[in-house]
Amino acid sequence: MPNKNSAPPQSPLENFILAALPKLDFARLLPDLESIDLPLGWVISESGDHINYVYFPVSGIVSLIYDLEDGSSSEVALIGNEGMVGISIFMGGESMPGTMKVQSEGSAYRLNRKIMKREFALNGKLQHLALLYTQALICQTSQTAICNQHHSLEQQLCRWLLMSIDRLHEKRMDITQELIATLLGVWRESISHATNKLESDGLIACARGSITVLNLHKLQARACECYQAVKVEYDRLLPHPKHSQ
Amino acid sequence: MPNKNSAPPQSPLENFILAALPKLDFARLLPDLESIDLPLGWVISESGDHINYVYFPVSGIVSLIYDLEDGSSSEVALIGNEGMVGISIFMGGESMPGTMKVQSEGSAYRLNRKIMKREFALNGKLQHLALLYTQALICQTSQTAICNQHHSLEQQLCRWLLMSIDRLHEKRMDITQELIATLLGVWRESISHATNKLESDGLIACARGSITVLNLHKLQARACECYQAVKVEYDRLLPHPKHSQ
DNA sequence: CGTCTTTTGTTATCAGACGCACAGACGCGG
DNA sequence: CCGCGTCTGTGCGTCTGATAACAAAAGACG
Repeated sequence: MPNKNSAPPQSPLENFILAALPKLDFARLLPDLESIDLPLGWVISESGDHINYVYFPVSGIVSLIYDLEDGSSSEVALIGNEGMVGISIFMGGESMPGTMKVQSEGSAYRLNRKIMKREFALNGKLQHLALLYTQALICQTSQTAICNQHHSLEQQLCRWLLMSIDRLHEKRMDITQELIATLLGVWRESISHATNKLESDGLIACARGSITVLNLHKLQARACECYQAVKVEYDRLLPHPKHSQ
Repeated sequence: MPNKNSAPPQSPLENFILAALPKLDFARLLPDLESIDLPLGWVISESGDHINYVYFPVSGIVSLIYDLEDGSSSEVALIGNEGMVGISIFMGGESMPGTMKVQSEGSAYRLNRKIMKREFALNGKLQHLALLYTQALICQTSQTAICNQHHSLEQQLCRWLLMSIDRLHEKRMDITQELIATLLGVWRESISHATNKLESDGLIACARGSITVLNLHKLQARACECYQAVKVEYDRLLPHPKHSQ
């Protein structure tokens, strides 16, 4: 379990869902919002775990990963400060298949299960936002499904890079090619091959354990339509305060 | 728009969600439940359509299909009488990407958008069931995503056949290999190749425009784990009255 | 500065599925 | 029973990515 409150604290309002709450609702929740670190690699919950908190990231990225019996896996959704982790609490299942893993360190605020359920039952803005976010999540996993079926590894990689920098709010990410391969469910050597091509074309710069996007526009052109499709639906459904873009 | 009430009418209680409602709730909804045919190929809603009804199938199969710009497509979820079509009504988005298409004819009961929203807001059993079903749907699309990434065409075909007969409640389905290929997002010739192998191994029998499952047990062994994984989660989350399996 | 670990790059082979061309087979309508 | 359209089977070249074995480079650390 990670320490609480070690990094410079960010406001809960950095999370788009919390920020979109009416002032009264937010004020009522504030005393129960507990700040917590999201250290790299932390497994927030594993398949079938009875989860006790809903997490509202304010920075970093959490991945929803499905595992197979043979040890391979694939990321089916990326969650940043636009969303939340632990939807099974208000959806009623109490647990979900799949692993919630911190893929890029950051921090979050979390809300106790009971309090979340109480708030959700009020039929207020939080319920509305939580359900809208869940619908957006369905869109993301669905698009991932068809993308995995039809698009090349390079296209998928471009999509993944774009989705990641959208959630990191910066162009450089600290991640090994090995980990990207795990998340995309492909071979490490294939990622190496793809990053080399992208690098020699000047779209990205690779270093040990980090990738920097140099030309966002060209990267979008190289990615499949899935990136844009999901982004459009997220923009339609979800609130995007100030630095929306 | 299909005709209403032409086939021999089935009870709304054939839909597992409606059947799981408390008697009082069901009685209140009954006058507003409108019987409607689901003819083969009918597109209930297309990407972005503002949908006006929630459909509760009592027979047949509805597919959630995502399309790509190049004309290819993939089915990301199968919906039968265990579920419902039109979740965006209560999730708040009012519309969704993806096409809802009748893949196997049957019939359904539908509920007007306003009435569904009113009932959902009561925080009663219908809300609970609708959200649980939505969570199950997320599981299905997620598993589809990883399945598309990792498993062979034959494994995916077996999974699809099994999921279809589960929803049809019979071993024979009327469908062309061409259509299966479209749904799985693969080549028609590849499906032909796979069905031939399965047929020569005695698992299925193929005829023009129909496939019959002969050996369910062997077919399960040949399918990937994804079929079982989704089934387990559906059984955990959803009600399954009487003829549950 | 040299060793050790981690990460990344290179190459070759192989399997699955695409993509195309075409042949055959079934069944419906006349 | 014949013709035609639809559906299905087959073969083969091509391409992507899996698989494996290995080389090189970049930091970490003493």
